[in-house]
Amino acid sequence: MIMTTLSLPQTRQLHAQILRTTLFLDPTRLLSLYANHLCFSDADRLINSIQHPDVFSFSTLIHAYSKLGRFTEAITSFSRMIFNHGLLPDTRLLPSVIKACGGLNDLRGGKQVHGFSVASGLSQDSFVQSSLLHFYVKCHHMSYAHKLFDVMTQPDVVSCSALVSGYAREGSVKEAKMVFGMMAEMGIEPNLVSWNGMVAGFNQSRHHLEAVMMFQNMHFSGFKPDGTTISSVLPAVGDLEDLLIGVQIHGYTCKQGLGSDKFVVSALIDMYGRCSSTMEMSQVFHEIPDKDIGAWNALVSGFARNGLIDDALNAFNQLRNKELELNVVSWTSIIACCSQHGKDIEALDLFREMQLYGVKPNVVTIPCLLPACGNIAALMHGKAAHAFSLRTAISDSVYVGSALIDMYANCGRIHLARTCFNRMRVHNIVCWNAIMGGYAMHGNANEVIEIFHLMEKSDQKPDCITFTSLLSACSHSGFTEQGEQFFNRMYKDFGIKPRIEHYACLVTLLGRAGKLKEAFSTIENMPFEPDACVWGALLSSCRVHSNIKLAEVAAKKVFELEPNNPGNYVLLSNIYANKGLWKEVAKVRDLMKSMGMKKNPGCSWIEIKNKVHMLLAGDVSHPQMIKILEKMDDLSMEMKKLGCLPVTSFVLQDVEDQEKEHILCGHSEKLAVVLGLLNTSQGSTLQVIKNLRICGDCHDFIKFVSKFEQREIFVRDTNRFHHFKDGLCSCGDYW
DNA sequence: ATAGGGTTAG
Repeated sequence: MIMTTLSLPQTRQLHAQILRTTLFLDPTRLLSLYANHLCFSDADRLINSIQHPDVFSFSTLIHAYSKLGRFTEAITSFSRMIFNHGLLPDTRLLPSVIKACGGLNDLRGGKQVHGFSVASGLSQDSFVQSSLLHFYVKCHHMSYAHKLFDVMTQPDVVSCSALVSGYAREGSVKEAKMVFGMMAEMGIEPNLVSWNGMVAGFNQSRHHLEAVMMFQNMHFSGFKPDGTTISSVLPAVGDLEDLLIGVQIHGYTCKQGLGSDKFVVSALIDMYGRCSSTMEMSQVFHEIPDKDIGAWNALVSGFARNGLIDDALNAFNQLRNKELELNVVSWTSIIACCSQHGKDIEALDLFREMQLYGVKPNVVTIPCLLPACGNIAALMHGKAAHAFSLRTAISDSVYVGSALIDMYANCGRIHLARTCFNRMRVHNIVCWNAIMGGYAMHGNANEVIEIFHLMEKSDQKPDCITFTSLLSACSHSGFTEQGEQFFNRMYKDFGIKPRIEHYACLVTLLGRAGKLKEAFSTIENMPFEPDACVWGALLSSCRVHSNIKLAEVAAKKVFELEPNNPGNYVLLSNIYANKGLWKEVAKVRDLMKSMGMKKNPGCSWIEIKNKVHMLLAGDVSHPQMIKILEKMDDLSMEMKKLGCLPVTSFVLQDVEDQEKEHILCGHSEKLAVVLGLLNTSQGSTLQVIKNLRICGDCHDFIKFVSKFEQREIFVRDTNRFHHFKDGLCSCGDYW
């Protein structure tokens, strides 16, 4: 009949005529017409108007829904068929329903349908079996998939390929290869799709070497790779940083004329980026006639990956001026780039902007953004991102969870970090390390050790980062003996060889406790060539205990190993200044000058009413600066009244006392605290982040403020958190 | 009537 070619208006007209004239027509035909025209509302209304719809009518509708990926509607119709009309599916309907369950990743629903098919005997049908197998592979349920495979009477190449690629994607190398081998025994020739599934699967499970080897096997078996193969193997090549293979594959794609395949091109750019070949990367990019969004994204992240931040930002800005529509990957890449390279405020701005452009952040965007919030303690922004992940149901991801823990810990809200940790159902090593690192930064060694015991009781094995947290927590809290015990147990009980950073922790641990000689002999006897961190740890300990002699030894080494880090010179100079050795201070200053070095400018951040303020030492450009200085003067007066004189030994220069005081006024953490006092309500907590270690004078000043103004004040410096309350600091004045 | 493989963000 001509009916199959009717247009939508014609269909509607026909429908109207039927209703008017009670002309007989099988309603299912009409239904299928509506479904084919994607007129689901009409189709739905029609099926509801039929008094006794049959399975075939429902099948028509459900097939159409399933085919178009409208899985929820497919399932809804299916339930209505069963519960409202008491109809049962047949072998023709089940595959569509199972496909819909797979599309929704609804393992429970799929299992129910599976159960029904077994009970009703329909599971003998090869179509039903095949669709169930695909369903279980899709839902990462390989044991069920394999069971089904075993009962299949005549598995074909499609089912075999699905099983193989499923195993490969799960990282079950042995099983994937076994099934692949079985195919030959069963006389089933693997085809291009089988090979591609293998390569892509191994790539996705990060078995990069296996993926490349499969690619080579495929070549030896006489298969010609296509664009899909190439774009699946290139990420693996990039991860292995095997430029030689990469270049060969690049040559092959040119010869095969695959240069216009957008997947291949993006993968090539990405591969060169991962192999640190940025020149080749740019060249491939510039040679593309039609640069699609994937190519641009790969370019941006390639620059960022290689530390070429300005190039990445440039490329991103160029991309924004194109006609192309930016996708979530574009925004996430640039946000990650910013938050990983000290451009935290930019990252927050970009996050807001992407949403203004209607691009929805996803499960990757949030963990890319959160470090930026943590870096500058932008708690409100971090909380907003947290709320977003709860709303969009991505907070279950371990990536999101561990990033949230880090963020809250970095914002000084360790109890919120703990709440996030406790609420997570699955903890991987990153989560454990995040919460332990958080408590360590807050100087709460008891809690770190307690969590470590919880971890030991769970199945989670510690790694080297776990021990870095344990050791640094012990050193921040002065748990010297416990720290030494952990250091000794690392290898003995857990098989983890201490790395150089663990030795640095040990040096700090001993140094803080005043055991400078032991710290020094630790350095002399360690199995590595000591690096600047290790000597720097000793130098810092010498500052805490004012040991000039050892400080000079350590400084000499640090200057050799890290001649261009101004922080080291400042540290030594402060040690001299603390003892009033102004000649030596001047010497260090001249040395810095002769090397063309300047003290890194101190910088602090404070979030007030959702806005992050940045304050630079000595910078008077803040609009409220006059008020800040007035308040600071008042507070200094009060301090003097109470007999707390400012500690002037922490100033680098040898100047008159009054001027020293003036320089001290300019320290960024002080400015930030006072700005916070002026702009927040009485009694509320302040939170300041500083890019350098807090200075002694500011430390005293903030202790005083915490008591005088009755405020809790958190200051995070490069080392740790200082929690000021009632005139005391959680660091116990050792830092 | 059912069923197959791909890139770029952590």
